[in-house]
Amino acid sequence: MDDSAQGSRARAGKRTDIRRANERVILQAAERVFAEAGFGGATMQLIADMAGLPKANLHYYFATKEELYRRVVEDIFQIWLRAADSFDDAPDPATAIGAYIEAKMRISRQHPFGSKVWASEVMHAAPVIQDYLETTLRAWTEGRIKAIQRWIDDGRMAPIDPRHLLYMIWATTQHYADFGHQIETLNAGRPLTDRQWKAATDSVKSIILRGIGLVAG
Amino acid sequence: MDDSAQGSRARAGKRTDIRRANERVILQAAERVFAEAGFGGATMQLIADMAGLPKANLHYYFATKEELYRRVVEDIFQIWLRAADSFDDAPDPATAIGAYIEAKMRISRQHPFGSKVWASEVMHAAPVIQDYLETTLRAWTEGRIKAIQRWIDDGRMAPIDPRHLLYMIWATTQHYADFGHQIETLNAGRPLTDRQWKAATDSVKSIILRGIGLVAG
DNA sequence: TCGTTTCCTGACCGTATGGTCAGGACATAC
DNA sequence: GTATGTCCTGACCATACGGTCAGGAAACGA
Repeated sequence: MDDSAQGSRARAGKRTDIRRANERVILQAAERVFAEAGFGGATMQLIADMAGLPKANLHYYFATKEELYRRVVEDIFQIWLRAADSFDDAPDPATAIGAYIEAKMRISRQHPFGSKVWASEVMHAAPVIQDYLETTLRAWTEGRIKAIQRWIDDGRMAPIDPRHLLYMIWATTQHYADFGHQIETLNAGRPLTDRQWKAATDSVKSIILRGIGLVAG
Repeated sequence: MDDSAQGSRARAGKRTDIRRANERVILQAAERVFAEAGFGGATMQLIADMAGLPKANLHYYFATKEELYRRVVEDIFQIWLRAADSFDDAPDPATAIGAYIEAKMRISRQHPFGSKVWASEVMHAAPVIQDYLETTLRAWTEGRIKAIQRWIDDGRMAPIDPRHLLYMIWATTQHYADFGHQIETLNAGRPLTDRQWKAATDSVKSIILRGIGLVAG
């Protein structure tokens, strides 16, 4: 129609496809290796093996280990931010906060490696995403704090400190990813089932919602 | 009196003193470096510099990096366990759980490096303390779950899942250590003051206690 | 078909790291 | 004093790691 030759939307040349596919498989392997070994413990060789590519090929797509790591962290941050939208889709506090908890629990289950990389990055004083913390995250947080404070001022929930409520939600939901190994060990060595994940989500929602003066749905 | 020569309690020979003092300074430096760089990112040279000792001297006291790391993790686990006692010192649920939260918040403030090392260890699938998780931690957890369940059965608190309550307490309190950098960034780049730590502790206690059907003190 | 660009990779290199060791300093016991 | 064990350390080593590079294969455009 408008681009070059044949099908325009999903086709952009075989070369571009190759690049996209390889970057994807590398990033996926890197996410896992960084999560399981930490930045310092991860090796390009290990990532290459897990991606099924020669090490030199990694350096063709990502010049340095730092660059690859940065991409992994940035990708996670995007997922994290997208989930935050569920906060704004409902003006009712119980629905908004409940949906946010559910979204974050879902991410903990679907992206445990990413969550661990993020945790590791922050624990090491955020060497590569400090600017995101100071801009995007800070802005998002302040906005949400204001929204919650408004609910409190309107008498729609208990007068708790919104900031610490957010920290509690982050901490609790991410705990199921970051400390998943410990939780699994305390679950007879077995990963949580669908049912157990639902129970965990319900428990978290129930305690927090009740804790801020809202009844769990 | 009973031992060898002079003062017996605080004296056990200068040699023993030297050993104790050096081990202490090494462990302290190691805890910090492991926390800030991760196991893989930490180097014996860095730990030695921070301890003010030649690298070879570290290897005199701790044969390998793994051995030094293991000692750091084990020491943290002990601190962690000692705090858990506050759970049993009061039979009243509100007091017990409130005291436990306070103890854990205090540890987060006093041992942020240790908390990070612990988190990192668990995130990496607990390569060195898996046995502790399966024995000591599991036993402690099951015991506490039973105690909480008893309170619930007696109608003294809301019928929540005790296991997830414990996870929430762990997650939330440790968050203030493990994600301290993020919290500091969201606090205008400044570490929390005494007053802010108290506010955080009160918020956590308040939400959780109310969340499980108990009123915050 | 031919030139150009992208993609691929085995072999290689410099460096940093964990760990060793021989030899010396120092404290202690007799 | 002297023998013995503890403590200390500069110099050294083998290895593993991140990264480079030359040269070739494959895709593409005309």
